[in-house]
Amino acid sequence: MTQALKNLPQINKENFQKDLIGWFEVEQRILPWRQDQDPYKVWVSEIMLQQTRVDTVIPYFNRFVEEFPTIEALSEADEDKVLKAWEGLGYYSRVRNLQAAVREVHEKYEGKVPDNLKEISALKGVGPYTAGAVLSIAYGVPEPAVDGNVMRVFSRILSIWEDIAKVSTRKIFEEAVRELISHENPSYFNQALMELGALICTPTSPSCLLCPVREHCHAFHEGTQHELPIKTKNKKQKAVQLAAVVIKDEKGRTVIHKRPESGLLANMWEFPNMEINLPFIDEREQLKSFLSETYDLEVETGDMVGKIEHVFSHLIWNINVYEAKLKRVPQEMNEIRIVTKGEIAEYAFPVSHQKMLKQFVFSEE
DNA sequence: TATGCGTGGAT
DNA sequence: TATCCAAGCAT
Repeated sequence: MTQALKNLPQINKENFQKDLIGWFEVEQRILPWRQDQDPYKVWVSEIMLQQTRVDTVIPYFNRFVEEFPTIEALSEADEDKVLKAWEGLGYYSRVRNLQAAVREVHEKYEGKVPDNLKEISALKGVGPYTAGAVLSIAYGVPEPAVDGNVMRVFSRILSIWEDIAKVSTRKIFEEAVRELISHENPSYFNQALMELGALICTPTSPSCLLCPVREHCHAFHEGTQHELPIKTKNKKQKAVQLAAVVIKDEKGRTVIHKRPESGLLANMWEFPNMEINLPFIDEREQLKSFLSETYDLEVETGDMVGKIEHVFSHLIWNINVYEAKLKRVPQEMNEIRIVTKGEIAEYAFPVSHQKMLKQFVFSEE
């Protein structure tokens, strides 16, 4: 028997469900994705909310469902438009996977989001959490939806001291949720656990005196709520040195580059740049030959106009930004384009390059 | 199983 | 300022 299940007999299941769901009915926040149970919109919201705060998601969600209101609309949209709608939200493969999955639903399931675990879990970007969330919220299926909130809340209620940073630990919490989930209202049960984690059972200072289920909580009775959950630290980010260049032609237009279709910031647009592994050689010379060899771009590199530091979850970019004049347009332009100020707004840029855009490209206008 | 994958806000 | 995150998934 797992540690979680060992403590289950201490929980009065019916009262726990009643206290939790009763609290949620009264205290839940009004959020745009709670206006109805349209499976498509529930799905979009769950993808956006992955590793992302509610306050950040709200305006993106409203704009996204306005522009792509249905499965069909998102299926038929250009990926460039979809990425632009996601610009600034991060983890961009989420939305490329979402569109691929929505296209599969459109073609294979006549536009109806699957209502069973097997089919919905086979969709791109739909893992155990998202599958359970969409099934329970949109269709009322009693399936666990274990996210970071649920692990924190249940680690305290059931006194589970497993490391929640480990991928395998999620299964322990899924087992516990399976035992305790309400079959009358699995949607509210799952949402209430997450809402409780967001509003009451917070990471550093849980408001136990306001908690609707504190009488069921092992950690509250033991006074261990500040020690739980156990979570090992992440590793430090690796620093990467880059040189980027803002190239202008005689008309004031600017050269931009489309990133590869996989990996970091896949298919996003950026200013031409390269990693600097040889700091002893003049970066302007390195840039000039890089641009010539890689894109057949002939330029006259000028001064460094600024520095940008950008922190990701797993690395840090230190970017030296140069300006340059375009001397000759290349024969072929597959990955690069030369765009005006008006046109550049149509392209999706990562935040690091939005900083460059703002500071160094059209700042004089 | 551990790591790659973004961003902006909280402490 | 540095750290840790916030409704995870793919590989």
